Amino acid sequence: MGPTDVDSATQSAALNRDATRRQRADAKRNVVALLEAAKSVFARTGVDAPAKEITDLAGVGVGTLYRHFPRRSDLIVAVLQQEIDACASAATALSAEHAPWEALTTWIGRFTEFVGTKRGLASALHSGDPAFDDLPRYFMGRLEPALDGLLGAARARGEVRADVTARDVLLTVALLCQPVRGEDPHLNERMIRIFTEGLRHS
Amino acid sequence: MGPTDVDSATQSAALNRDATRRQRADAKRNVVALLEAAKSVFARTGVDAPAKEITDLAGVGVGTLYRHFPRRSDLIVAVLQQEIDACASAATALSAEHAPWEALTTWIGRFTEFVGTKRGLASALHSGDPAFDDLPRYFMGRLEPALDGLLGAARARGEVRADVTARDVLLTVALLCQPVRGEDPHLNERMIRIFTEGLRHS
DNA sequence: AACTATACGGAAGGGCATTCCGTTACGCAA
DNA sequence: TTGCGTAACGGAATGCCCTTCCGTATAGTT
Repeated sequence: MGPTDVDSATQSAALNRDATRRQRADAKRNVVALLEAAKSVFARTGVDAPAKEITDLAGVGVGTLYRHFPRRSDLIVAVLQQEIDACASAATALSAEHAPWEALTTWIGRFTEFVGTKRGLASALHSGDPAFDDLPRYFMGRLEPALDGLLGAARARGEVRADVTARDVLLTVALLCQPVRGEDPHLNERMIRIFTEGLRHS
Repeated sequence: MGPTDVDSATQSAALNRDATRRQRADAKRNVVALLEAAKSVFARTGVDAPAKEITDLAGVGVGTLYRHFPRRSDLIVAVLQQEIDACASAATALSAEHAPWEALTTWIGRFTEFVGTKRGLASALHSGDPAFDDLPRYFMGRLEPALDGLLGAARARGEVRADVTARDVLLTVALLCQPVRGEDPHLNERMIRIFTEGLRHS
């Protein structure tokens, strides 16, 4: 997978344009500048940072931002795509190298770290705001099958209760990743570990 | 406890005024109208509904709202106080009537129902917005001791792992109560049940 | 009835999201 | 290389909402 493969995977209007129409060079430049700026701002301020902060850093007008990324989720998905994909493919690697239960818990740990370090991502995933609509779709589309493999293997060994789906686990962990003000940052990891314990066949 | 006891428990600036100063009758009327309106609007739109929606329903100006309830959390706390208190006192009742583990799980179920049916309450509790600051304070102040009793009893019997505090459980369940758009509403209950399983001594 | 502290209402000011359209400049064709 | 058609730009304009402020109204007292 080369870096240009990103285009084939994205659902964003900004990156995979209809090949029959031309795409101007300045437009492409601006999209890249916006993605870089957004990445930096998301890390500092969170995924619901003011739009102007991003456009200023990218050196473009707000109109340009909205043309390429009409909804906030388009921008987030584009920024996080590679990381989401990496997280998804880690699942197959882990299941090849470890026993089912260990692969599962390790992957959950990796997923936790990913979601937890993106400020506001967890709440954006659950916000209900239409501006974020496509985010859960892409997120689930990639990660649900990945986790499903891990979960299935562990379930086949009777190490995981049968009434739990990959979707359940994904949603729960995403919920539990939300940082709580004034609390120990490790709280979330501990909560997730306890939940994971509850997953064991009982 | 009569209905007027609400006054003695509230921390809101609106209800327990300094007794040495007089409180005008129209002011009291407006506070009541606002509380009723807020209760209704919170149920329909959620706890972060536009202020004007509340003031219109109450038939007062926005200034009046902000004078009595400077921060949004003041209003929420005032509206939910009775329910929070009821939830807290249910803990002692349950621990008297049931075995520790059953009392604990039953109470968590009751707490889940309470938080889950208040739109946006769960996210307000974790929002980090200063406007909601007093809400977690009151919430925790009442519920942490209540749950701590239940948890201690179960822990004494070795039915609950020792490294979990009441605060942990409260925060976690509050997180897990957040409704997820487009998902089975029972998802949250199931997630919480799994988490609760993880609480067992292992 | 007059007075005063209390409380009211909504206009004003500010921030941010989103749209709209006159202007700019890219890339193709001649 | 020049000129044209159009993709794309930028930011002013609009609208929503929060929050403050102050001139006005009135409850309660004397």
